[in-house]
Amino acid sequence: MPPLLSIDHHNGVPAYRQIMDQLKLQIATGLLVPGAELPSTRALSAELALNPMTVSKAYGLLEHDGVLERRRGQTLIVSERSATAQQTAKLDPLRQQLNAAAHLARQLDVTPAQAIKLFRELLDS
Amino acid sequence: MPPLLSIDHHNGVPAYRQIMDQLKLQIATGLLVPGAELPSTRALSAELALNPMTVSKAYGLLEHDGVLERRRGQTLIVSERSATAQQTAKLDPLRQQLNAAAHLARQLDVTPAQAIKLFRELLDS
DNA sequence: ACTAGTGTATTAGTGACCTAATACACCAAT
DNA sequence: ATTGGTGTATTAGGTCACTAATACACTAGT
Repeated sequence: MPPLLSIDHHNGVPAYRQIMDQLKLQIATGLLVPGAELPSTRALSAELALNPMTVSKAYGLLEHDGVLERRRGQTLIVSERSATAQQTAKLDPLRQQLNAAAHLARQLDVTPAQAIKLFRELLDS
Repeated sequence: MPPLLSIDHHNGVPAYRQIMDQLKLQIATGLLVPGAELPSTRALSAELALNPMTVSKAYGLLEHDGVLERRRGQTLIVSERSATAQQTAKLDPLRQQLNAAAHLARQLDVTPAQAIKLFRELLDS
């Protein structure tokens, strides 16, 4: 089986965050459906050559975010609401990024038209 | 006199970078014209309650970027080319920001139209 | 030459963040 | 009850970025 997750140690992004991001993305894109079970912390940590605590941290934060749920018997599953929530929330990082850009544009006296033009170019490239 | 620069210790942005950003911005917007003299590292560090080294770091990086120049007598001035350069380059941070957003949009399967719509909204708000 | 200013190289300290080690508590099934 | 699985609290170690302390060299003006 192809590893569900892969972590890159060279890009500076902390491992626990890579796990979170990839899982969120897989849920947002429907690759992971609500109710799907996730590997145990130990299983995943072994597969990724990480300490269980690192995986636990990621899982814990995802649970706190409502992305995952814990069921009877410690089985960790994708939250039922998570799919739609992720689809609504998946624009958040993008919105954040664009909002920062909007502020910057104002600060630099770049007209909205210019900014949009620039953005369109970058989207095409 | 209003302090030319002000640093916020609570926003997480390192002091030397706040200095750089504010100076670049003031040049880009014409508030600081080419040839204008800047306070000495010690003077500025005293005003901002920082160590001279911190200011020196900012100045050094700005000089390396061609934004500032050193003249006979250690007087630090805004580079002649800096104004036009800053105007050309002032789109750089914006471009960077938007480029990251573009990548993100692709990753999230957000269509360019959607992304642009979102950006336009944020520019208006 | 002396003084008062300058910039900065080097070193050291601090704090934040991430990950690993260790150890404990819990549950389920045999 | 014991065994094999689970999750995780606590602690410790490592790394990195930032800033400060200290000390040195250099310049200009007197």
